[in-house]
Amino acid sequence: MPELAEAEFYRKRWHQAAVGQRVTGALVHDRAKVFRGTDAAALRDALAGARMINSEAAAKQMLFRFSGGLWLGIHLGMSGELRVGPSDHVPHRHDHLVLQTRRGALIFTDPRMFGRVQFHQGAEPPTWWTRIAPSMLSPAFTPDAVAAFLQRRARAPIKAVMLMQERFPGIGNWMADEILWRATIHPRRPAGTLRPAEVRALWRECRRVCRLALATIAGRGNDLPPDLNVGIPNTWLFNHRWEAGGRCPKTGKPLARAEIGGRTTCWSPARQKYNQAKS
DNA sequence: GTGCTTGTTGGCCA
DNA sequence: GTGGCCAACAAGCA
Repeated sequence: MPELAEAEFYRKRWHQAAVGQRVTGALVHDRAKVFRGTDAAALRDALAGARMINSEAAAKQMLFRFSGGLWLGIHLGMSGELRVGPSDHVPHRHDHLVLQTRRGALIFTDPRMFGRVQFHQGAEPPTWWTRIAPSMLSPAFTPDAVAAFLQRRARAPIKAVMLMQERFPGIGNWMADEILWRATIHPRRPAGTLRPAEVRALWRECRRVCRLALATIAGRGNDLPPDLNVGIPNTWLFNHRWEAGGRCPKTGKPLARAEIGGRTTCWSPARQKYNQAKS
């Protein structure tokens, strides 16, 4: 389960393990790049003794609130993961942050260190959290807002535009391809060339993919599987995009792959035509 | 060894 | 100033 839902998956994992629990100690790899711009030692000292109050996920990020006005933000980057281990967990090489509680240890691990840990003290949530664009499931995400954004990025391929977090918070490479495939829009189409009906289809599929992705997570209740990709139907492009000789689940025809907007992109040529249909 | 990989950022250029 | 492109970041995997 990609991106947006990934943050929700890992948020839930830590939340279930430790909400209401007191942090008895914190370990940090304070020279790790994931702490860029953050005082890791101050974070470690402040969190020791604090209690986890609640948490939320937005876009690809998570925010954990602790007693004493402490806010811990985590972005998973490309390879970050949140785990739960035994209370006496000994950090491995890539475990950059470990919060110990009586029930277990909360572990942030990230080999490539494109992820990020942020920290804030205060009564209000930090601006790096509140500045995240409104969810695609919120009323602020309207077809008009999408249309206006596409016009501003008119010459860029739609695939590249879909990755812009300021308008599509939480969409990553997999979700972008999934949405374009459902909306039957070729990923290389310049954003400004989409007709109104196509913009509306794009908007609708953004919301649908978000809802379905999150529902797959929420439907798991309190029993999270170790692999967050469990349970994605084979009717999604997602489960076919990397198969050798992969075929479109709708048309049965071969899928295509190419680099678009700097990212490997998968689409179904039989379904997503570059040349606009006659109107 | 080579060539990929779920993301973001800053620098360059038009 | 704005928009678009691309390399860089770092490590693991096939």
